[in-house]
Amino acid sequence: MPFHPACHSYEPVTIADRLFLDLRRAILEGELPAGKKISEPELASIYGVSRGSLREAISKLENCNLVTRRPNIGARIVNFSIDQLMEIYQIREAMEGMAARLAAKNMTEPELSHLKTLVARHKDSMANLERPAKNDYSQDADLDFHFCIIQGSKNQRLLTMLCQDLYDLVRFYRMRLSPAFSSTAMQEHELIVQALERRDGEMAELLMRYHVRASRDRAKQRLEAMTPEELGNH
Amino acid sequence: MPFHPACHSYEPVTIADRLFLDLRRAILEGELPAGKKISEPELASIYGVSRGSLREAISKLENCNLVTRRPNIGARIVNFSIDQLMEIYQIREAMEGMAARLAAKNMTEPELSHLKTLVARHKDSMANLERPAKNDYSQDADLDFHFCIIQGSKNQRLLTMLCQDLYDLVRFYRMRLSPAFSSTAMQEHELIVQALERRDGEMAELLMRYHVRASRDRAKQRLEAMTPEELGNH
DNA sequence: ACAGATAGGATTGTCGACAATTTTATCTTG
DNA sequence: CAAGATAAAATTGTCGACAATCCTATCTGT
Repeated sequence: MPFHPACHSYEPVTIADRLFLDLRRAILEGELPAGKKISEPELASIYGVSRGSLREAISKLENCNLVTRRPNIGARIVNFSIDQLMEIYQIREAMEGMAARLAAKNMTEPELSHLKTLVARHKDSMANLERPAKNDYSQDADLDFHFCIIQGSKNQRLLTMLCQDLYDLVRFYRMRLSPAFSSTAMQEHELIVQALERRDGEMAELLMRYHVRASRDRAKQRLEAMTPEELGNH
Repeated sequence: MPFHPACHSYEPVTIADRLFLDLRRAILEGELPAGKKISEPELASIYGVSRGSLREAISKLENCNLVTRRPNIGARIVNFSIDQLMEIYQIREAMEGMAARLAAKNMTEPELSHLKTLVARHKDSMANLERPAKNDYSQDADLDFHFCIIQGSKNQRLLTMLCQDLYDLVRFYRMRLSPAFSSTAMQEHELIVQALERRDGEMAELLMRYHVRASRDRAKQRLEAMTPEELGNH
């Protein structure tokens, strides 16, 4: 499964839940194109469920900010916009900076060593591949890194806000960008881990904020280098 | 209407929307007590709507984090917990700090003068009342202040995340606290406005973070002074 | 008496049908 | 031909009924 389950790693016990996970995957993978209107009768017949269950699933997608709904008009898959992506990076800078500060204080030793092995593995996979394959797991490894620190903050609401409300959008946008593979980002990760090991919250926050800011700039550069066709294609 | 409409100031065009606003008000005012289980048949008959519409409204309440749902079991009004409130303050520190930084850059002049009059009015109402009445608008004025700055950040997603996902919870908890009325907070507001006028984003962020942190400490102190009965009462 | 099994009642999940609204296609008029 | 009104078609919102699941009270055996 190519998607980091994150907070949505529960067993889908109900039809609407299963449907939600299916649709979420379809949206993130681009099966359902960005900006497309969702036709309730059409999708319901495709998935072989009633419109009621479908509407419940759409509600959940709305929570993840993957679709927007307007009364009496319908639901649309969110649209790709560079400005919105930049907005998200600004929010991530603030929230993940705080997460890093808290993680420096609250992370357990096992969590820390898990994070270290994670970064080491990522480093290895970078060294072994000159140019990474398109489906290498460097992207997921990056998300794992951030997820790990957020979890280490021990702030439950921070975790759910980031994972439920923001990270699906991050995945949505990332899927539509050419794959990033920055050794600079790798080094930034290592610096953050060192600060966490020293339990230096102030420094961890500063480094995380710098890292998110730098990632935003790198994404912006890549986006501006892409042709309009590449942008619309996804 | 005693509730700051914030992002929910749209015209309720559908039954589920109207119901959502009604229930939201009922929860915030304490009509529906914290932690209580929501009985779908009961509420549906009380409000004279079908269970389907009610379920849609409950979904929206879940988005605002005012109720939690578990499959095949049901929905409950969120419960009051001091730790959760502290978590929220930590998130607010990060997000509103960023909002202040951005507002220093992006706020328009009309927005700035509106903010100034708002603070001035608040200051007057404080000078005229030795001890504020329980239903004075100092609490709403405080939220107005924060809302104004978030809006001035011109980061649309930051606005919706704070207003939709967090501020209803802030109101929920605030309703259940003895009214806060701090001249210290007032002075902190003034300092922030001055930084915004100077367009000093760095300073605005620092001051806002200090302000939220101090508010958190004041809330904690008040909470620890309250008796268990006062806490459970609401 | 108490722990676990069991049946009854109540609650939630799911569905199909109908009503209200929006969208589309057609027709009229300048 | 274009612009606006009008009717038909499609889509969304709402409802009540049935199925599946959970909760509760009773029963049984040790």
